[in-house]
Amino acid sequence: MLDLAILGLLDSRPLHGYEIRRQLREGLGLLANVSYGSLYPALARLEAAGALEAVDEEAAPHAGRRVRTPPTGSLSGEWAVLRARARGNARGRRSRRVYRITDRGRELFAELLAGAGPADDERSFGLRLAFARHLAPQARLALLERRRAQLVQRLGEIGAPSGTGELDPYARSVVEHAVEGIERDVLWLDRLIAAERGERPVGADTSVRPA
Amino acid sequence: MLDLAILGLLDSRPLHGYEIRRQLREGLGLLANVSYGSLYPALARLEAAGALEAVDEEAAPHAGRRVRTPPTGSLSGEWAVLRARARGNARGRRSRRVYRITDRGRELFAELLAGAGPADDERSFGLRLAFARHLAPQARLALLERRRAQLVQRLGEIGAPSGTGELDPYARSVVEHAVEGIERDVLWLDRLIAAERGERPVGADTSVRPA
DNA sequence: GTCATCATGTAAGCCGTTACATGATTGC
DNA sequence: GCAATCATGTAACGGCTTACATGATGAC
Repeated sequence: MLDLAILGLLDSRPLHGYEIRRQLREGLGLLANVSYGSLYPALARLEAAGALEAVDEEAAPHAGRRVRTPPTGSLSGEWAVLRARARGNARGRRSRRVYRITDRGRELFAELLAGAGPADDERSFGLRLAFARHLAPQARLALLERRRAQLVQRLGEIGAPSGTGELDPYARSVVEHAVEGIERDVLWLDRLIAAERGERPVGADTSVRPA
Repeated sequence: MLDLAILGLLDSRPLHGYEIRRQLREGLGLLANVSYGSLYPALARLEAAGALEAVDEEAAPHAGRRVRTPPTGSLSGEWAVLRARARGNARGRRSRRVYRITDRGRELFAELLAGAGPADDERSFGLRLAFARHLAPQARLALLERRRAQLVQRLGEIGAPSGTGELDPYARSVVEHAVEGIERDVLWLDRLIAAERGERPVGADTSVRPA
């Protein structure tokens, strides 16, 4: 699952580990809090598998270090570049390791996205949907409908026996809140599915075009 | 976390493993899908720690096997009891192991509930809140406010940089949905906190009593 | 010259899963 | 008698966390 996220982010542009983590925190609420203890080994593993490769930073303009308003013009920036060039090997020079996705990585990404993972929980689904632009329309629809079916099934399981009447107020509140959350998710999925079927982009305004 | 759930359920009445799992599936949406592979070892561990003890089924009326409308009167039920008594040791007789919580178990439960676990994620919080009746009012309030603070912080982290404008529609939809979910959670917590401060039960009607 | 932040990594371990293996009970 | 469900367990493994260790860079 982490692999999927990493490959998905790297598909847009080369990044280094630290930056990947920031994007996971800020961008997707899902999978926030991935720790370096899992992120870096994952990167190393993916590189070993040939899915990623380390690149020269010069070759990857978007992944560069965040320059914060150089007070002495651009001089310090150039300095850094010169200092970097002065040393030798592609790694170790400036401590950062910027990764780029390879063709093999894109294959792997497609596999993971299509459903290599057996169970799909909340996180897994959210992640797949976030990268759904890489899926074929039919696969997208299948993803959404599979998730919807799961949620509906869960709703059936929860409310079914004897109601929530016998629980104390706290437990009841938790259950009710959870149920409402799932119902909300189903409505959301319905909107996405409708948009998908209409072959319109998901952001389309639903109040316009009555038929 | 599983331990907390087990002890919490067993605090109400003795249960066997299979039944505990059912209640986790049906009752709390959280922690649904606990597998036997983790549940049974957990029960064994808790028993070894003296937090649980196996009981004679006769001594635990509520934990009895679900009798499904005996067609021949109550005869088959009595049969089962007789057959059970015919054999010897407290375990193995009828394959089920019914557990009861001990005083030590209640201590452990209180510890876990109070916050022995370091990080509190969604699940951990939901579980604690579900058993919040066992907490002192101040601890309850602290739990709710801590969670609220976490969610507000997350909201700040997510929307902050450059907005969601640069994401594709799918990713944007995921992020927006997540943000709305968190906002909804915060409102829910606000209601619970207000109820808690007013020393009213959590289900109290908020539209009445303007001040 | 020191502190915060950026940046990468390792080691130990927890908590849970899947897959497998087994057996009792009951309905038909 | 056979299948479905109830019921308990074991073994192997996976993925992620915490805690630790290290060092570069830049701001003041």
